Amino acid sequence: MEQSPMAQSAVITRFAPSPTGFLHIGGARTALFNWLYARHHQGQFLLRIEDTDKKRSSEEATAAIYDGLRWLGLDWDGEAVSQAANEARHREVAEAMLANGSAYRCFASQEEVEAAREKAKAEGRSIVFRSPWRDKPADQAPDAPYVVRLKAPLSGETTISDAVQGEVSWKNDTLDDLILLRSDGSPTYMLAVVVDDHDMGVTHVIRGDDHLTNAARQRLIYEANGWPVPIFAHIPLIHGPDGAKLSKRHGALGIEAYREMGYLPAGMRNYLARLGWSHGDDEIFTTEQATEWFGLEAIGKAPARIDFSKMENVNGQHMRMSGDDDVLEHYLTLRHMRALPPVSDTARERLSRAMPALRERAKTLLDIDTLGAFAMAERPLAFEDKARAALDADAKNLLLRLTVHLRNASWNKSDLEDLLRSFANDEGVKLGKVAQPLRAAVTGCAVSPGAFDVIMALGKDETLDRLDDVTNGSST
RNA sequence: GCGCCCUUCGUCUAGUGGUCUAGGACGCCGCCCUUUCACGGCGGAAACACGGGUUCGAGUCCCGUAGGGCGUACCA
Repeated sequence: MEQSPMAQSAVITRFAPSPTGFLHIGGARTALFNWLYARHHQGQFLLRIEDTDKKRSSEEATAAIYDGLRWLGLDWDGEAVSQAANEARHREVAEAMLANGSAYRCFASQEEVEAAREKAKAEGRSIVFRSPWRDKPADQAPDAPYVVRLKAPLSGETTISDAVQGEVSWKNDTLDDLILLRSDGSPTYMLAVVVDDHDMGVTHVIRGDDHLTNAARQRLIYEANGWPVPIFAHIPLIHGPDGAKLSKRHGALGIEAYREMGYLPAGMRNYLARLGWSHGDDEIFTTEQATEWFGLEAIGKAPARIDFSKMENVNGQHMRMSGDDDVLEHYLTLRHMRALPPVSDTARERLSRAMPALRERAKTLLDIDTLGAFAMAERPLAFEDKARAALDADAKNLLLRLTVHLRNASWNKSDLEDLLRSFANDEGVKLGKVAQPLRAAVTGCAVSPGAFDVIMALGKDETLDRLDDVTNGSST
């Protein structure tokens, strides 16, 4: 039965991290590109954990990868695959390659290989290792440990047609007979990726630039097995602000670190998508738009540096674009993660009412800590120095007179605004002369959302109580 | 060392031989708005790494130089 045209054209991408640490930012972007590409084509986005190096792999790291992807909203199709679980299949393929002559047993010890490399280096020759066992007949094989190597062509060249990098060729004499099976019989990464990608039906391999040379070597494994070679797309790596490799010092943090810095998943996705990929002059877009627009052809070839101020700006715009409930939920979850005391129900209500004003000002969720402090605080308020300074005797008297009017006010924003303005007018002062002490009195801070937004969020009773605390001198 | 890749404002980028006296965004500097802080508006400084070609014409094509990155593992 032939495959239907639909099945033939279906796009299958994958993200294949090794669980040796957290999900770092570069990996997150690779995952995002794969996800975007698959979603754009209504294809599948698969996840495979490359845990063949048991010594360096850990369950915690695997869990961190799942958490990071989930937080970013990059849902994968089906169950995540464990590469280690496919060991038997990998070995089976190596055996088949041995049988069809595209691989051979090499009895050279690691010391011998090392020595040969040193010698070649000293003589200024290519350090590609040429095994003496490559063409030895099987009956000369000693009874000793061996590795299985790919019998790569010695002449000619190997070319990959990369969707990002274009046509890239290597002379075959610069490519070595890579190891397929280690002397303990375990498969290497080179073999495992190819077998798994083939078995999983992966059509597009989108991964970091650091794998470009591997693509050529892996191509030979596909060919040795008579398998179709997937489309490769090697995306440039992300560099630190100084142009050097991303280190922990600047941004090679786990994605959860960005989460803790108060970034929104949507903001993160936008920033990451924009790093190395572009759609004309569009800077701020939703994930739906990114999905609609995404394509491999618009990925740049040059590495991009991470820029925190831009990331913050992009996030700030997404704070403004998001829904109130959404941001509030993210904020509350983050507080929980940071082990901060839970907010009371009344504080939560105030926060909720203040959300539009808060979102307007906050660049990250963390900014809500200070901007929204007034909503979460309970009386008696703690006063910042600047706030206390704004509440001198004159200001207190003014607030006392204002309170009289406020007691009879109907609590909606436009009425309150009218009231404040005419009050200021009657007092013969500018609105700021009234608003600033009012802000100080009800928030304890010199910086907050607009005074009207604040008292609206607080509600009439709480506003009046806080005002009383100040005017009768019990608080400052 | 060898192989491969990259190079437009400080940063992210637009740009596919003429419309580029190079556009947008972040950041920066002014001014405006204003109740603090943000937001917003207006304006400004700021780039085609360098050298050779090809072409009537090059940011765009070719070669070289310099700089940077990646790879060169019985790691992934």
